[in-house]
Amino acid sequence: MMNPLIRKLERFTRLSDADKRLLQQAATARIVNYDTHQDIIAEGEEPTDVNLILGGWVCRYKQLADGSRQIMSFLLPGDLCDLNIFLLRRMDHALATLTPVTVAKISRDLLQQMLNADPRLTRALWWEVLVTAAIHREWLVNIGRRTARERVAHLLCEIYFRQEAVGRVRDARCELPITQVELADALGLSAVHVNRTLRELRVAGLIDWRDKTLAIPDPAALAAVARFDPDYLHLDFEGERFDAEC
Amino acid sequence: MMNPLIRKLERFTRLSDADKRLLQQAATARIVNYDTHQDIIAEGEEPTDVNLILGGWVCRYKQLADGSRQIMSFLLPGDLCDLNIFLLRRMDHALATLTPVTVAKISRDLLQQMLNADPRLTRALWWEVLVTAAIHREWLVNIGRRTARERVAHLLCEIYFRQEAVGRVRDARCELPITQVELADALGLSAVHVNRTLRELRVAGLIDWRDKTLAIPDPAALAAVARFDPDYLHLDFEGERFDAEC
DNA sequence: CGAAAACTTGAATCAATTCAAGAGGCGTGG
DNA sequence: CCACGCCTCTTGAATTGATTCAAGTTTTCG
Repeated sequence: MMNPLIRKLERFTRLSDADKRLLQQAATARIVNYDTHQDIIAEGEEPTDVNLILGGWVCRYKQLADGSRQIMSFLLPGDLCDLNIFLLRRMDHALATLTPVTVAKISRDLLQQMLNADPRLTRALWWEVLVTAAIHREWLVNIGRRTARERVAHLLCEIYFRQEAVGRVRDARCELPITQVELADALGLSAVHVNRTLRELRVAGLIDWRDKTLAIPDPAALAAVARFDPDYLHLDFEGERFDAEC
Repeated sequence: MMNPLIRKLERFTRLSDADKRLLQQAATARIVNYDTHQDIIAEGEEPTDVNLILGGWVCRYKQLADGSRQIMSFLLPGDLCDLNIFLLRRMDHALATLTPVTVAKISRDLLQQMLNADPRLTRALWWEVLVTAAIHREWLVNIGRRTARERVAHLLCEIYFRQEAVGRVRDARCELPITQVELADALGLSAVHVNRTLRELRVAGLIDWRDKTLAIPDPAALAAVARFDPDYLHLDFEGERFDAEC
């Protein structure tokens, strides 16, 4: 099995064979499986491992006192959760599965060793953190300033383009194995309104979402509705430049 | 002048005299002043320097096509903007001043040298990045899931507690040198509604904001209204632990 | 096959926006 | 030094986008 993290990081920087071996080893040492809708880490816990998602979808969320929750990220295979455990003692949010999920647990010490041994890996992981931050910023704009229609369309675009970048789009279709409630929790909207908005987009012929699969017949058209600009995903291979400098 | 960045980082980790000298040097090499309401960097630019704020307030924002904008962070003295310039080529957002501002420009190369020379400094800056991310996540919750009343109260609490942590609160009062429009742009609300909400909080005796100064006579009471929990600011001195490990 | 979860739709309600108009403060230039 | 224009703040009234409540349908899964 090709490690999806290696694949992702290589989009950014060249990794030596030693790097890859180290990563591959780290990613197979301790594999854990989770069912759908389970917490991987709860808010307030003190994590000791970093979770590398090998398969399935995960979300980052906070639960409020009144029962509502806000999903803050969707994490896909190859994504690394909680790099922050190095520095922040307690989780200020939770991670939960949206589908059955396989993760590799990488201990703090091991990751520390890897980072010490290899500055290139360090920077590759830093890049990962910064791209995540860029996505968070765009979500802030999305939730703060866009209409429901734009908001829904925008998030669907993001999910589509993120997957396209890692070769997970075929025939204008990608996976979307989440519920409308979860989409609503990510968008700061009610589930009912998300449902109505999806219908609008559907009857307009912009999307076709069923069987956990999202089809976007004309991505440019949906992007126009969403006023979506993929720049913030930093999908261009900026590592070329970086690599030359090191 | 005591460098506010050193002060902040020392809350997290111990810095050697050499570290401090280096930082102090970096922070005085190239000083630039800006007027109120000026862009420090525009969206799309390719920055070459990191900006260290020495005095004044700055915000991070994105402007939308329809003219509305979303402010994504408030940056105070000691805050470092754009650590991401190392890795992301183009700015996917802009930085603007909210008051007259003094900035130290630190060149990419110099910062690179500093990071190479000192892993402790690297981690201290990484911590800075992660705390920023934690604040972004909380903003997402705030904008996505809280009522206007809670939202306004929550942001005021954040601003108050952040300043308290660096000794900028006296007699339950701190600086708040921004306009209601800017507050609205940060909260994803209209300026009119922010105005009404502030009035509510004012007549309830929870806040007193005038002359660019915010007074919160009973912070616990306002925090209760906002359902504010300062954990996400990671103000506790977690560096103690970290320092022991290195 | 039956129960639970997910989706769908309508109707009533509400929170927040928009529009509009006026008051107050500030800086600049005549 | 006053007048003018601009920005900020304030408030009311009308409107709207989104929520809530409620009920029914479809899908999923054990």
